[in-house]
Amino acid sequence: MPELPEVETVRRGLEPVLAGRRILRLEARRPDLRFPFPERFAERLEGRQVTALTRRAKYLLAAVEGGETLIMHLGMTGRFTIEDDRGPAALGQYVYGAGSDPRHDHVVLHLAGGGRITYNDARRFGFMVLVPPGELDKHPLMKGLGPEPLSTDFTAEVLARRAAGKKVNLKALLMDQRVVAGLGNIYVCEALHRARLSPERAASTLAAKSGAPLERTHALVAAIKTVLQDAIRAGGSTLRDYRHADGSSGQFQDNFAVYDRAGAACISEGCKGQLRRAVHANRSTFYCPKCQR
DNA sequence: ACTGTACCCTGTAGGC
DNA sequence: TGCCTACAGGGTACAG
Repeated sequence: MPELPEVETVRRGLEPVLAGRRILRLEARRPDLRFPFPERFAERLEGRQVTALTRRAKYLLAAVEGGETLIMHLGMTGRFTIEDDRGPAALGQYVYGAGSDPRHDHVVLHLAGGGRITYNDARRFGFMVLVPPGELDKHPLMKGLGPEPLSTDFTAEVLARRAAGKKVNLKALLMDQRVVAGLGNIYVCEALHRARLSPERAASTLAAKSGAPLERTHALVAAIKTVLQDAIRAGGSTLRDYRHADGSSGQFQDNFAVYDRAGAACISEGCKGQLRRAVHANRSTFYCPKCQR
């Protein structure tokens, strides 16, 4: 489900409820999601305070008292619901999905002072991992990640270096979390369209010939940053089952230029090409064959 | 070291 | 109505 803007929206919704609160009881209603739950999962979290909730790529990171970090990934259909003892909306904050099925409520965090946070995930592609103190940076899930696209670490020079000599096309390049962390199918399509670059262009052609300016790469990096910022500002995208922190929908799906718009006309200035859907690595790619080169 | 494909799981939409 | 297929904001384990 969620890419960087959706995960960031979820983080902003959960943070005021979770950060600074103590976990009274952790209820895992099955042995696993995508992976088995951590050893002694409940025991290691119960009685501890969550000191901060941050995000890295598409991961939520809950730092807990004692130095452990709970890494949470939402997979495709993961979502959190916040409730207090009066019901889901009573806190005025919740992250919920239309048609969410209680059979898929897999983890419940009961918070000291009342209230609980429930993780629901129909497809169970999400997972939770508990990392011992001091081991977060070297954890396999973290250490291979590329730069945060909205940070100053992510520049045209950095992207060009990572693209150099690669045979993959730009779609695959940007989907690779080792190259840049947090993009997914929607925002890769949207960023490539904004930069007017074809998803099928070879990554190796992104880096200009030696010495020449990195025009295309600059355009692409700028497109990635602006599309993510715009999407975060809109509260992410709502398709099918995603909702954000105050229960309303994200709005960015109304601003898709290409995603899920095959057959429609390209909205680029003076283009009017017909948008196309192609399949790469079993995932849909949407683009305009006329203005994206 | 890279690159591409199959697969994990459930729900839903659309064709017949 | 039902049945079947294709597809879905993700990542990983392989085979070549």
